[in-house]
Amino acid sequence: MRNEYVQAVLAVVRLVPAGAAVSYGDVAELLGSGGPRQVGSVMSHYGGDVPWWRVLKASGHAPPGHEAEALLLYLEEGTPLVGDYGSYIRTGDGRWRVDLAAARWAPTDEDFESIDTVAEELERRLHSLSVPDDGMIV
DNA sequence: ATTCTGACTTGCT
DNA sequence: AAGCAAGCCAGAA
Repeated sequence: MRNEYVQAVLAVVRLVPAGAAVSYGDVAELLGSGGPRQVGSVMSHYGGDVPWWRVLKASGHAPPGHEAEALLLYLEEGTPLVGDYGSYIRTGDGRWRVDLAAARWAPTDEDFESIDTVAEELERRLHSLSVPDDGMIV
């Protein structure tokens, strides 16, 4: 993954406030570049320094492999949850997920500006350093 | 160029 | 709720 892209993704994730959440696909859309898998890849490799638990699957399920820690964080910041997380805490096998319909981040105008800036910068950098290698001359 | 592999998503059982 | 097939985008071999 290009470093420019990594930085852009992390910048967007840092904007998501406590108690809110977005899906991997949401981030890709806001950025207008890459897809859900790319965002997931970035988070798995470089998400350690940002609120990674606020980025999850479209189903509302926490990042694979980090459910337990994420749940504690959701409870701390009051993120809307659905399902039986009580038993998950006790036995580890309860079924729950983030109520994305209620928790999905609604960017403010200011956030959108910030995102646009990041997205434009990303585009600029991606185009300045490379030239299409399969461009057909007509 | 081809194939495989992912913190993905959607639709269908 | 859980599993699966496709579709998806990129990087690695």
